[in-house]
Amino acid sequence: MPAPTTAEATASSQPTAGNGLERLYTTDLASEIEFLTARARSLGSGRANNMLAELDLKVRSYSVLSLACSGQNPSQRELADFLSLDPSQIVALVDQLEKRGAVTREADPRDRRSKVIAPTAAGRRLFKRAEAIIRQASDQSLAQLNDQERETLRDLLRRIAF
Amino acid sequence: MPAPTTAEATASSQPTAGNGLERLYTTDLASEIEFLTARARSLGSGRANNMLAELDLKVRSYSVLSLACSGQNPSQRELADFLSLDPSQIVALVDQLEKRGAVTREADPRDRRSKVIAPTAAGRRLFKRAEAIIRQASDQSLAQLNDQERETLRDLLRRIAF
DNA sequence: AAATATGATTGACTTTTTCAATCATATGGG
DNA sequence: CCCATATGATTGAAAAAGTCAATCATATTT
Repeated sequence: MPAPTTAEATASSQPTAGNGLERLYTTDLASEIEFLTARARSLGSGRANNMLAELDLKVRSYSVLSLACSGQNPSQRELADFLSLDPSQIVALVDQLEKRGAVTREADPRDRRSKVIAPTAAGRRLFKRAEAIIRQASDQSLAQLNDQERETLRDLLRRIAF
Repeated sequence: MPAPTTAEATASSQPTAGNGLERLYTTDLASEIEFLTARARSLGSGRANNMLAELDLKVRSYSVLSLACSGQNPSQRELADFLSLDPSQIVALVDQLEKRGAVTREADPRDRRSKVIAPTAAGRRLFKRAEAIIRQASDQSLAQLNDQERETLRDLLRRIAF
């Protein structure tokens, strides 16, 4: 990030602060919810990925690990549907997590085609650490919102995301 | 039918209804704002891209076109910063729009390295049509929220996106 | 039992992202 | 004014992510 002469003018010291970009903040595009959503997630997942890097994880693999640790015994198909990913991407993600000993593919007695993704003990430990990092990252990304605003945001997003 | 689990579905409420996926809605991950943001934007931009396809545009090119039409005379560097894209991606985007006669690269008298992206008359017409489509797409994606809720969402997102 | 559908997997292919290098032009310091 | 350094646009390469079709094993339907 460049550090222009006099950074930090207002409290809004996130990215793009202090340059001449405020001009574009007033455009119609900058007010579109879809645009803001895309930008928020870009900033958020960027930061989360950076911080998760120390665990050699990304938001994607963290999501899979999190669901594996959820107690809901998700199958790969369910992971694909829930995460809006192609089944082949789930294969790759699970391969990596399995290779590092974080999860296992368990047979589903009720459908032998299906593989349930379960965490190992090491996987649970990894998840605990990742969870803490994600919490920090999220906290930084949402720094401008108080708890109640975060609750409101969560609820609104939930209604358009599900 | 290309999109797996993305748009499509019935125009009404909850997609992914009726399968066994509700189970995962209760997980911690499903309550994380960052996860919901990612999912909302995935659904939203998926739908918008589908609908913009008839104009041979995507959300990306629409964004560039929109900023070009904003009256703010953005340079490519500013587009890159504002859209969080690599400068080389802007080159490609502008190339396409320029090739189809929607925008031009104007010299900036104050900095001859810089190129200001300006719309042509045809570009403005294209933008008008795209804007209408984006409005429809957005309206569908936000169907679960009333006007006031949309305002609230917009404001909350703006605060974390800028 | 046969036909059909589904979950996981592989491989090919396209698109998107990310980086390093280059050229032209600006800018700041002697 | 000249030099060193920084920046905007561009290209090209490489990595990552997303899309698709085909296959195998197992379920389900008829």
